[in-house]
Amino acid sequence: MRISALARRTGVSPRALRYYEEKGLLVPGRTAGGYRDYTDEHVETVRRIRILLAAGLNSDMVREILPCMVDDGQFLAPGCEDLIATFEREQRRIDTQIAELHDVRSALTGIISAGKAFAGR
Amino acid sequence: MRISALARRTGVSPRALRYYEEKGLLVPGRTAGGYRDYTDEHVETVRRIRILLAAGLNSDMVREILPCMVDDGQFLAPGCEDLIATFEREQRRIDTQIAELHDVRSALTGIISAGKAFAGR
DNA sequence: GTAAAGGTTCACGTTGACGTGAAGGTCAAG
DNA sequence: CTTGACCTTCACGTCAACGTGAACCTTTAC
Repeated sequence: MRISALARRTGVSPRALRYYEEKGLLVPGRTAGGYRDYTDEHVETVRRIRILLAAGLNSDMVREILPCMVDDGQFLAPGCEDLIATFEREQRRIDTQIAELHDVRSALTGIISAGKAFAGR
Repeated sequence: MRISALARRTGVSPRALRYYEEKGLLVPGRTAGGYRDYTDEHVETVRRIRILLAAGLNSDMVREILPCMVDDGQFLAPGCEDLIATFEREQRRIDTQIAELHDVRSALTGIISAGKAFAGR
């Protein structure tokens, strides 16, 4: 599969896919002519990359986590044990972020309900 | 209170405070000599700005929300009724963001527990 | 064999929330 | 009345995740 096909299947731009490769997140094969050659597994990898980036992880962190994400979760890729502390830090960061989002969410709820009460007078 | 005092009390850099003013989020008085003059209420405002920015709102959104945030939540500042749809959109964005964070969080939990089981062998 | 469609590698542009000097004005203390 | 600490306004630098051309090469179809 070439880059525009992967782009269509993932909804991610070709430029972004090349960027992921530049950052070591997504490593395609190459054809004789130098074209990037992607497999079906790359589709799933791109999906994971997007999820991790959307959660606010930077590309360095994504590069470390990706090889540790295995389907069944039964075993861990070699080297991933050393990163547990890093992952726990990231998890705490996520917990903080979720708490902040909840705070703002409930503040918005307060404003909205006050506004609707106002409109309903 | 001058800018460095507010910076100490809020933990926010003077540069950031000037930036908030440039964006219309924080409007201090001015002394005869042209110095910014902040009150105790500005401390609370800065706290709110930081919370909103930390939740991923941009400064335009923060500028719209800030005047709608009143202490008791009983009434709404004039003009805020018109922004309810905007706030509801923002709330949906936050819900999406929270869901994404939860996904990544649980993925990390899986990796970490697998890693600890591995280390415990 | 040639034209169109799509690929390649630079390399500079964008956006948001600031950081970081530069050049100079203000203020309290001595 | 001068020094030093703090302030002011420009104005350019930063960083991450890409967007956007430019100049050129590959592949497929006719």
